[in-house]
Amino acid sequence: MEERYNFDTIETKWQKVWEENGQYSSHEDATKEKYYVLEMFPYPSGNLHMGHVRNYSIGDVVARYKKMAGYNVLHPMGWDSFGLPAENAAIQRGVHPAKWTLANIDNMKKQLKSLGLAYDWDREVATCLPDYYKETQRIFIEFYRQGLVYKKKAAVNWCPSCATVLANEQVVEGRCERCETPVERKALSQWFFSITDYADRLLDDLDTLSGWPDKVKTMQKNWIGRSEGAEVIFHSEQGIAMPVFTTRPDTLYGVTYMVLAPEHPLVEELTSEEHKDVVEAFVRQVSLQSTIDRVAADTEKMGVFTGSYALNPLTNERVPIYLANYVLMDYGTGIVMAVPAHDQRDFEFARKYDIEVRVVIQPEGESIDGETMTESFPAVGVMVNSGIFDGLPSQEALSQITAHLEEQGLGKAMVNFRLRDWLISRQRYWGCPIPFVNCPKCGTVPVKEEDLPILLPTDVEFKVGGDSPLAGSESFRETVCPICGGKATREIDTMDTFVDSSWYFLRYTDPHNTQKPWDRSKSDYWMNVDQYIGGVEHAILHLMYARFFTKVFYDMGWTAVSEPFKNLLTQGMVLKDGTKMSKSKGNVVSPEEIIEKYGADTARLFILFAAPPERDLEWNEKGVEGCYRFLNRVWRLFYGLQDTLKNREAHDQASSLADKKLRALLHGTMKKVTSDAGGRFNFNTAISSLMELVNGLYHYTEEVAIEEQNHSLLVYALSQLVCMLAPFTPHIAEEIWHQMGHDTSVHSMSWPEFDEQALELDEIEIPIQINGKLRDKILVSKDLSEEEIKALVMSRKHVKEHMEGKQLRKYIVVPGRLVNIVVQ
RNA sequence: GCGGGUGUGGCGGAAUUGGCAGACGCGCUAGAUUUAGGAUCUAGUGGUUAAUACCGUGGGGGUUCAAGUCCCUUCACCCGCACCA
Repeated sequence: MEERYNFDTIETKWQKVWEENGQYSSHEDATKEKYYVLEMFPYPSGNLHMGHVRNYSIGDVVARYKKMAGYNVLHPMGWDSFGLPAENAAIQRGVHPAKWTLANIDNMKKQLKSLGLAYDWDREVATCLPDYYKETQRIFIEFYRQGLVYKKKAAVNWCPSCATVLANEQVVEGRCERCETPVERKALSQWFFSITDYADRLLDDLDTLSGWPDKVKTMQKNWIGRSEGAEVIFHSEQGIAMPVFTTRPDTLYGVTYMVLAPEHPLVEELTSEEHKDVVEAFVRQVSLQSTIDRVAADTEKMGVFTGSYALNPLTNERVPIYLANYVLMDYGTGIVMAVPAHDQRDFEFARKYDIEVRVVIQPEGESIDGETMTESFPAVGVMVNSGIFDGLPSQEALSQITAHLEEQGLGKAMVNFRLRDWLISRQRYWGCPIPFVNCPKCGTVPVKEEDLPILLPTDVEFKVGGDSPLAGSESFRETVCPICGGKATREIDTMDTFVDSSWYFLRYTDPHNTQKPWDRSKSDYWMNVDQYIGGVEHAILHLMYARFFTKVFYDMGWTAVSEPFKNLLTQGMVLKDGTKMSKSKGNVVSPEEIIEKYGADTARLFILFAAPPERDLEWNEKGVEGCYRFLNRVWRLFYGLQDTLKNREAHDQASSLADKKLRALLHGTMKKVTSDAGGRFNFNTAISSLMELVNGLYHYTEEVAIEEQNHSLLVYALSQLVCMLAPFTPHIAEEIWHQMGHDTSVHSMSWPEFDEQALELDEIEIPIQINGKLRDKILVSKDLSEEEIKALVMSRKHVKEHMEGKQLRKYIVVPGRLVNIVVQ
């Protein structure tokens, strides 16, 4: 054993050995319980950042721990490798996206390997490779057959900078999630997945995900946005049907006007001749207003009268029809029945445009007046001004009015969702081509499966802001119809990259299958993912899309599970100086430099030690040094003892007091690390208890004379220590393990099992409180009865002093924990 | 505005079931070793105080023999959603 902890040599050596041994390849084994641990695969930007290091270090500890705990572990890695940056690189530097991407993968793979992560690289997948996207295309066609894919002309979110459309989910505060350019609305013919067909199940099954953080579940719940109410059909005086969605059919008698979204298709028809100019001006004004302003909650409500009237289906009352900026085209029907007395937005609008406010629900024991009220009354109460429903509690009226509407054919109970169908076409090159052709005779039809994959062409030009590069490729565009054989053109859109990542966790179970995405027997063995780990930024998009895909697969009989991820851990960010690391702030710490300076084991140890996984972590180089110091301390511990312990057998036995204390410390550590690392994933406290064990071992060797030391116990303790270090710092653990004379890997050892009895010492320390304040401590034999302990306690000098002149009220004992004396 | 979260030494954090607040690490102080620096080791390190003692988990109040932990109230910060009819 060398005197110095030479991390560089050690890490290179063991990474090579592990790779040569195929130590981490995984196979189905029906005799063993499986454990599938997965970290969100990265986009191959070219370089690993600290967020990756954190994500993958956490996953690696879980994988290594579970393997030692006896599970058959699947721990794969791959690349989410389609996407815009590759195309931008092509435009800016003239490198083909494929070349750029594959070079990046190469580099990042090297970096991942230098961290010593236990991946089964035989299962590596890259979504941009034809063997993968062939299956993405197959899945797309299959979804089409299931009626879950359709194409329609729709007003879409257009990012002028990315020159492509975005899903609703990718628009954040009216801006492109990626480049923050304000998003425009554009009418285009686009492909959609019918994710709304699954809205109810996506919502309901959240309740089955007990291993997910509430935060993520709540976010998804809000995003799906289920609300119950009714559809009510109003008609304009001319007889045009105007369906509305309302959650408050009980306020139907309070409707004093109607509002349409300015971009509603019925606007033209409903606008009277003399109002045409004002209406058109208003529509233009709103369309010029950026989405950002329009969406902001504090934007002033504005509207315009169309000149038309609608009839209330219950009363036939005539109410004016307005357009207003506060009504959204893509929620409900884009038409709202306005009840100013009981809805704050309608109230503000009505006051501004001097429209009647009519109270139809009175609060219990109060009387409000539409003329004088200063805000709407949205709560429950007693019905008034509502014909035959007067006097009813409003909750009751709600269901009665709904039933009444249904009877009369004027409306029906309805559930409405905020979730929209998923728009997946992108007018880009570097994505999975949509495997459809447009035939003048047969229409839009899928290609034949035997013709898959539809490969990305290579004769393309990449230029700034132009059309999709695929549009310019004749070899790609021109084809024949799979049905009639006549001339046809291919779809030139590619898929949103979230499609690729919605099924990769299934591909890992059978990554080399050329006949289908995966074989069911393989997915049945491995699925679902026992532990999924990644950033909370994917709480809605990726995680909901992956859930949607899995449910469709389940319905098609492709999987036995309908939820992909059993347990989810959302790790916190890595911060520097209190903010996210970013190039523009110049506070980026490169993993490569840290590994070079301190080694992968130190880097991993720090990132696991500095904070629990869910919390944000402040990067601190001093802290890194502390971890490096600890590993050196571990190294020296073994180095200093190597001669003494040579050829000594390990025995888990203790007789002297010092030995028993050491043994109790060891088993206490085993217990703590087992529950922290294997149970609640609090790696920071697991590591701190390993530090305490190392400190304790030093104390033992320093305080107990060498001839009094129990060397067999020491050997035992040291080997258990190495085993427990193995998941966190795999290289140094492996090196020391071999230095101790073993010739098999420490990573294939069994996880240490602790002995509860070892924790019980002959003497225990009992704190003594007087009136709840700590005053003294005594050391007592564990066999002493409560009476004997009480006698000892009462005889203590401190206790006597504090009780002087006072009366004993109560004597409280928590057995084995503490004593509290209450005096007055 | 609604929903979720966090608040503990100079700093990162610990306290899993109401039972010794501050584990572990960083930093700091003193000492040993060293020509010196570094590295390493030892001791100390919440605040006030000469001591005894008192105070102390964002603030205020409560329950309890006992509260960081439970209840009420209030403040600050972070994240998500945000005209959703």
